[in-house]
Formats: sequence, structure tokens, C-alpha cells
Amino acid sequence: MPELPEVEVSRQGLLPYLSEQYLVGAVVRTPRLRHAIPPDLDTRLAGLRVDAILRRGKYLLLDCQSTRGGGWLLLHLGMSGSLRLVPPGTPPQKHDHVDLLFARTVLRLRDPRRFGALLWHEGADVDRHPALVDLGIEPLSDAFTGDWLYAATQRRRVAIKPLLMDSRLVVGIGNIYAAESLHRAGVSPLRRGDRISRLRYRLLADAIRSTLAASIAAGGSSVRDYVHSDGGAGCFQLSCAVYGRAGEPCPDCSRPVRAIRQAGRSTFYCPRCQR
DNA sequence: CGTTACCCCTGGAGGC
DNA sequence: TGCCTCCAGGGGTAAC
Repeated sequence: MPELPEVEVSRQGLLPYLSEQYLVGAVVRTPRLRHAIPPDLDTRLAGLRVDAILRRGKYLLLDCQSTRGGGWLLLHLGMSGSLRLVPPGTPPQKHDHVDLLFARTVLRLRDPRRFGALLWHEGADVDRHPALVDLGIEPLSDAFTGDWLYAATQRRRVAIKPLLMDSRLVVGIGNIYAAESLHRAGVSPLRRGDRISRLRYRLLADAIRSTLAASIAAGGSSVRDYVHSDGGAGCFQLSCAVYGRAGEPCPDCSRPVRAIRQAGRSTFYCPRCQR
């Protein structure tokens, strides 16, 4: 569920509550999600202060440095993860796997499918963590342009849609935003990466940036104690043009949206508007 | 090397 | 009501 916008909205929602706050411990109810949760998490975190919350791709990074052995907490929400802030003592519900305990609040991780992750990185330079070291460009960075995409895909024969979802190329674009960005740019999800013009890559980069930014802006207004969500409405707060709309009319040309499968994932697109 | 297939896990929807 | 199948917003790994 969470793609880049949802993670970024969670980051912004957590920031005012957790920055400069001291951790007092952790409660781990489930030994492993995608990976094993650090077994000594409770003692390791006690006394550390959250100095910053960053995002890299779909990872949330809590900077917990200290003069004596601090590090970084890496959080990934997988397909079904969500975070919320609850008062201390709030009884956990099903799939509430981990609590990060602060003096006056609890950050609670819920993840029914357990595809998420909670990792610890010892030391200061979190970019060297194995989960982050091979990640690609940030789509909201200034360096992410149509020209960059064009240059990076000249030897890629794979279809553009799975290419956009490859986090070693560009991070944060999941199944929904890949479909929506391609529709907005008028590019077929089936088109090979090395067969898209520079001009159309510029349209695509702009579409990715604006789609992600609009979703962040829409989500940013609704965050309080409940830090993102199960996004049940689909594309977070925004409505989707094609995702999940097989057979419905394309908003631009009214012809039916087509559903196919690519690399094991569903793809939605308009065969008329997207070439 | 690039690319595909499969796996991890639970829950909801829909068919029978 | 139950049981079955299929599907789901992610990503890591093995195999071709």
C-alpha cells in the first residue's frame, strides 16, 4: 500500500511529535517481519534521542545518534504496514507487531502481511546499510529529469512500467503511481525502456514528479495522531485515472481502461491515450 | 549482465 | 454459514 507519497506523509506527520524526543525502549511482539527484528531493540534504543526523520525511497529513517553508540532505525511498511501514535498503555490490536516507546507517546507499527521491515544500522552513515546501498535516484530530487531517465534507460529492453518500479533505477514508484504517471504522460506501460524518446521521457519525468507531489500535498492535510493509514480509498486522497478501473472509461477519451499483467503485477492503462 | 519466476504473509472479495 | 480461489499498494532471491 504505501508508496513514496504515503511514506513521505507519514514522515511529515511524525516529525512534530517525535523529533528531539527520547526513546525509553521498545516492545517487540513479533520476532520477525520480512527480516528478524533486532532482538536487543529495547535496550539498544533506551536513552537515545530522535534527532531527525528522513526518507529514502520507501524507507523511513530515524536518526538516533548518541555519544555512546547510536545509529539509525530503518522502517519499511511493505504492502500492508501502517504507523500510528497512541498514548502509552493503549492495548495492542491484532498485527500490532512493534511499539517504539517514548516518554509521552508510543509509535506503533501494524503490518498484517508482515512484508515490512524494522532494521537497525549501527553508526552514522545510514546510506551504507545493505537495504539502501543499491537504491536508485529519488524521483523528487532535482537530479531526476527526463534527460536523466533517457540516459539511464538506453540499454534497458524491459517494458517501462516494471522499469519504473525497479528501485535500483528510481525509488518510491509502486504499482499505483507507475500506472498513473504513465497515463498522465501518455506512454504505454508496454513500451520498451530503450524505445522512448527524450521528449517523452521529459513528459514522463514531469508526470511522475507532479503525481507524487500532488499525492503528498493531498495526504499532508489529514495527519494527526494517526499517521497514514490503510489507504483504502485507493490512491491515498487522490482519485486514480486508470489504476483499479478496468473496463471503466478513460477520463481523457472515454474508451475502456484495459487491465493486463506485467512481471506478476496488474497494469491498468488506456490503449488509445498511451502509446 | 538483464530479466523472469517465485516466495514471503494475511485478509478481503466473490463463486459455489 | 463454509470452503475454495484469486487478488492485493513490496521486494529479495534463485534461476534462466
